[in-house]
Amino acid sequence: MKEHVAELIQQALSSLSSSQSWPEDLNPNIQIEHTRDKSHGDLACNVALTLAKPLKSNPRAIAQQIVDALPASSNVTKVDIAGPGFINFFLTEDSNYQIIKDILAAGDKFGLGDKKAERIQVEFVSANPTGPLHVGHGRGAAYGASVSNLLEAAGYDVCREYYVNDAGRQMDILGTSVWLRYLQACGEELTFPSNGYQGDYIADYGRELLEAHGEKLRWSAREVFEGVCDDEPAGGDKEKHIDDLIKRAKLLLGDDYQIAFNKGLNAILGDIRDDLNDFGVHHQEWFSERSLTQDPDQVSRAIAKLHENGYIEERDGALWFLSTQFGDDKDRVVKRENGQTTYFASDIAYHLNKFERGFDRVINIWGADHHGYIARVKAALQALGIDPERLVVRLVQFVSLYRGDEQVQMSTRSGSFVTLRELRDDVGNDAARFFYIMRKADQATDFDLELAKSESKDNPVYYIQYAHARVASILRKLAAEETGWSPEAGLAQLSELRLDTEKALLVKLARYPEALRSAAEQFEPHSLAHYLRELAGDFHSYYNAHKILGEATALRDARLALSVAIQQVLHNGLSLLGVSAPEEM
RNA sequence: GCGCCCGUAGCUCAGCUGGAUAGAGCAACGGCCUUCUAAGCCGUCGGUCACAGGUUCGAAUCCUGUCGGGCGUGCCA
Repeated sequence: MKEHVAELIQQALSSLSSSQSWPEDLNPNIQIEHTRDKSHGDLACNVALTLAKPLKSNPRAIAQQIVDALPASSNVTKVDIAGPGFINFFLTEDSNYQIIKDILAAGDKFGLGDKKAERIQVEFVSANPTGPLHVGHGRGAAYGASVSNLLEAAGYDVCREYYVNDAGRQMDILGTSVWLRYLQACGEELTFPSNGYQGDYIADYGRELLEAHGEKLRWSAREVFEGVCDDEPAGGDKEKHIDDLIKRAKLLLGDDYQIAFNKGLNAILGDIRDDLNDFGVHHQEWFSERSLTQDPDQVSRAIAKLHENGYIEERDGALWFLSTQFGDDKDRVVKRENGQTTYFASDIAYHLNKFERGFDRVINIWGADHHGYIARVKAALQALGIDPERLVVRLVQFVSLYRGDEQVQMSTRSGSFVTLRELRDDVGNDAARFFYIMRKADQATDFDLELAKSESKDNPVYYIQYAHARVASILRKLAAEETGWSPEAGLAQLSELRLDTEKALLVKLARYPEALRSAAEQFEPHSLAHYLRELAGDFHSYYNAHKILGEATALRDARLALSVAIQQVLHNGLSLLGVSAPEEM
């Protein structure tokens, strides 16, 4: 209906531009909005206000000209000019009822946008595979999954990807940690390094390694620690301590080092995969960082390409990418003095790879601690001849966990963290998914476990689900009394819906497609959550104020059709947020 | 120092890219279950949109400055 009114305005404007000699290039952005106050009609347009400046004329006078030029429409009963120059449209009852027919006809597909040619990649979670996902990762997972769903619903071709950081020192620390735990399981007495991965799961992997491979990887503690620098407590350097241990592991184990390394990597990655699956978060691609350096060495190729374009310089024996030429704070090392490429170099290659795979747009969902990183990655894209606008980075702020007043510390290495799995077990997937996305992602939030754990009505997800379940409940009761009823029976009776609250519900339903589209375009699932809460609230009020069953058949059927339409929209919206829509609560 | 984010009701937050009288939820107080699920509804209380300028028909929204808070600023990954 908005499109229809916009079309009417457009026609009026084009006829005016010929008869009134308005400038041809006016090309105003015609915005049609639902009114908040019913005395303002159903739809309002502010185009006269926006035209006031270029036309140097009184907005009300412009509005009058437009209204006079409006073609007649069977859907419009009255047009008013109000306030500073709003054009208000009053629609016929029938045109408001149309939305129920649309919803029932489209069902699960109601609100979906037209298919678009654009291919979008959404990369999210991408947590280092050094331990289970914790509560912070959960926010990225819920947010990324919802954004992906929204974009898909808006009509884009979406690919969800997880970047697996399976290279680098941290992974060697992990592999060595697993090996040391294995040695302990073998019976070797050794002091586990203070900055190794402490979690109990590492010890489990050590034991599993023993079961699978026997003592094949066993060396005596004396041999392992031979020549290794002391750990911190003994006055040594703990970073050097662990690096020395890694060297010993590689030296003593040779090719077998990969066994311990892969044990850690695969076990943790498998765990992360299961966790995400259970959370309703699914990635189509799991992209390995290591694969970038293997076979065709894409990291070297990316650096070479930057070099060709003249943006690489050697300084102090290292290779620097001249990112300052693209507005970054300082130039960045891509290849260290010791010959190793940096993580950033891998990331350049990775982003080059993304665009070479043919994505029109790439969306990275990063933890907020990466925000200093955006400038350099965009700089790299530009240096590679790729429009940096095609990369969108959305930052997800940290979640601070509280138990009552006490803040819960989170650290992967020390092993004292609250995992996503623990959170899900406590509050359930639905509540977790909803809580995570109900706030704007780029804003830090506190997550009080006590509050989330308490299954009280404080939890807004129940409120929405309850509205859905209530409709289901009505239908169950109806089915028990009368067989063969279908929502279509109400479609012929919609004129029975005469209450203001019913009209307000129709308007609210009509706004769903735009709520969905806007949430997708802005990458803001929280706005959809907000919409659903409002719709649920309106329905709860309606439900409490008016009977549905027990009314005369025509009115009953009309109200049922309205209720079913509401239920459908709640269902569609919740499913995009990864939240179930229960039939019963 | 520089960069990014934030400041809206007692608390937690919305505010649809500049629109009509700034909204919800908690909390507080007062009502509503022999009737489709009270995980609900209705009502009351609550605001100098941090502050000061600017842009214009019009600013919580855009610009500048000030104050206050948070985060980031490795030849780590």
